[in-house]
Amino acid sequence: MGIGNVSERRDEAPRVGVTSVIFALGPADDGERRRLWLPLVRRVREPFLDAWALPGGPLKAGRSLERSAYETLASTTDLHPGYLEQLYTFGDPERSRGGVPMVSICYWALVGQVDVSSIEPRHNVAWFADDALPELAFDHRRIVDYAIWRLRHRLDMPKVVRELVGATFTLRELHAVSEAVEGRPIDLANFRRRTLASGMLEETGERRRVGRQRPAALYRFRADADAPADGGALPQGFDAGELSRIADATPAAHEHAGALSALTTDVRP
Amino acid sequence: MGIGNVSERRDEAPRVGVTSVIFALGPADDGERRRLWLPLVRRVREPFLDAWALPGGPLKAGRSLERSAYETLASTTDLHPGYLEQLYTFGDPERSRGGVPMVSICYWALVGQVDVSSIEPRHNVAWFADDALPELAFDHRRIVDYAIWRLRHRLDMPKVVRELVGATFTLRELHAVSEAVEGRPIDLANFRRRTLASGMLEETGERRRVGRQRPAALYRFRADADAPADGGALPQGFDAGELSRIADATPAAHEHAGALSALTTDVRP
DNA sequence: ACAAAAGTGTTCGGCTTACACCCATGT
DNA sequence: ACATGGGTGTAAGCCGAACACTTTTGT
Repeated sequence: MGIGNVSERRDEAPRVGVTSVIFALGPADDGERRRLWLPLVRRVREPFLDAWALPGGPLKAGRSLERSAYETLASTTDLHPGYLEQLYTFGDPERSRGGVPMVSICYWALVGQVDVSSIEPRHNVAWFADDALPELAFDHRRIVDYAIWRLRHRLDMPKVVRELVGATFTLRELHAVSEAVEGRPIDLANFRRRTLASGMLEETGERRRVGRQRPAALYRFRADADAPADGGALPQGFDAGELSRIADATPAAHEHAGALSALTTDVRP
Repeated sequence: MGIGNVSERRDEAPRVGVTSVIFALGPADDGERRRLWLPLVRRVREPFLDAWALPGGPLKAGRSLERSAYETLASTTDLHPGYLEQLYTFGDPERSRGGVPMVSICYWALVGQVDVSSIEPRHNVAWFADDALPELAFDHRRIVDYAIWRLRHRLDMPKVVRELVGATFTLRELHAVSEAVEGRPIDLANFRRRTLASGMLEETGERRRVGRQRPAALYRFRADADAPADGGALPQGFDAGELSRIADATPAAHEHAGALSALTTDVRP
C-alpha cells in the first residue's frame, strides 16, 4: 500500500458507504454526571491500520439508506437502535488519505441506556465515553462532534428523549439525562416547570422511589407529542416503531451479525 | 421502457448523483411581495418523461460533492452560486419508480437577485416562482419544500442574507427580503431594532434614496459577523469566497456549460 | 401643506434565570 | 428531629409583538 498508486486510485469511481455514530447513555457512576458512550471499531487495513473508527459498511443495492444503517448497527453492537437519523454525507476525495475515493452517508443513532461494563466484549469493537475518545481514523472525529451537536439539538423531541429515559420516568431522571447530553448543569426547578409547561408530558398516576425519600411522580410522553411543530413533510429521524418495520424487512439481519464488525466505511474489503 | 425489467434493475448497484435546488430572489412586481424563483429542467427520458425536475448530474470521481454541485449549477443556469449548502441525501430504492436505484445527494444554492424575465431562455430549462411550481418528477417536490424550509432557517446567517441583498442595503430592503423568504409580513419597526441590536450590521455612512422621500442609511454586514455562534467545526454552507476557490479548481466548467442541462439526477444517459 | 418613507418610544405579555422556600418521607 | 429529595413561589430581566408617534425629505 505505497504512495505510488494513489493517483491511479483517485480516478476510480467513488464507493458509497454508510457510517453510523451510535450513542448509548451510560449509568450514573458514583454520583457523577452520566455520560454518552459510543462503540468504535478497530481497523484491520491500511490506511489507519489499528486505529479506531466509526462502524460502517458498504451501501448495498436494493436497501434504503436507513436499512443499511440499521444493519450496520445490528452487526456491530447486537443492539437494535431506538432512533436513527441521517447526519451528513461526506465526499471530499481527499478524506480517504490514500484509500479509494469514498462517499460516506453518515447516520447517528440511539440504542438506549446501557451498562457498558456488562456488554459482552466483541472482537475489534470497544465502547468509549464521549469525553474520553481515542484518536480516530479519517475525519471521524469531526463526524462524532457533529453527531453530538445534533443530539443536543434534539432534546426537545420525544422520539429522542424517550429512547434515553425509557417509557416512564421521574422529572429528576429526565433532568439527569438532559444534563448528561447538554454537558452542563441545568437548574432543576426551572427545568421542571419548563418541561411540564411544554405540554408534552402526562402523569401516569404512579410514583417511584429512588432512595428512601419521598417518592416522585412518574410521567410519560403524551401520545400526540411527536407531532413536529415546524415543518411536517420534511426528512425526520425514525423512532423505534418505524425502525421495527425496517427491521422486519431484514429477516436475516441477525444471522449476518458480525459480518461487518471489522469493517469501517472508508475502505472496502 | 416497460414494467418487465423493473425487478432486474432493482438489484443493480445504486448510482450516485448530485441534485440542486437553486434559488434566486425575483424583483418586486408592482408593489407585491418579492418571490423566490427556481430553475427546473424538463426530463427527456422515462420515467417522468416531459415532467419538470430539479437539475442534477452524476457524481464524478475525483470531485468533491460541493464541486459536483457547483458544476451542475453552472451548467444549468450559467450563473455562479453565491452560497451552497448540503441539504440531504435521498436513497430509498422505491423513489426512482422504475428507474435505476439512485442515491441523490441534494444541495441548495443561492444565485443572488435575478430579473427572471431577462434571463436568456435555454432549451429545456425554465424558471418558476416558489408558489407556482408545476408537478415535479420523482420526490422532487418534497426536496424543494425541504430546501425552502432550510433557507428560512438561515436568515440569521450573513453568508446567506448577503447573497440575497447585495453588499450594501437599507434596512427596508433587508426587511423586504426577509418577508419574501419567510412568506409572511414582518413588523418593520421591530425588525429594524432587532436587526440593529444583533450587532451584525454597521453603517456605511452613505445614504440611498429609493423614491423621492427621505433617504435611508446604508448598511453592510460586519466583517466578523460570519463567525458561527454555535458549533465551530461543523459542516457549514459555502459562501462566495469559498466557492470561488472551488470554481478555480474547475477551469473548464464554462466550456462544458449546457452539457448537463438536459439531465436530471435520477436517471443516467 | 401633504404624502411617504425613515426612524423612535412605549407598553404588554411570555419566557428564562436565579434562588428562596415549603412539603413529604424514612431513619 | 433531621436529612434528603420532591415540589412551589417569586422577583428581575430579556425579548418579541403591537402600534402610536416624531422626523426628514420632495412635490
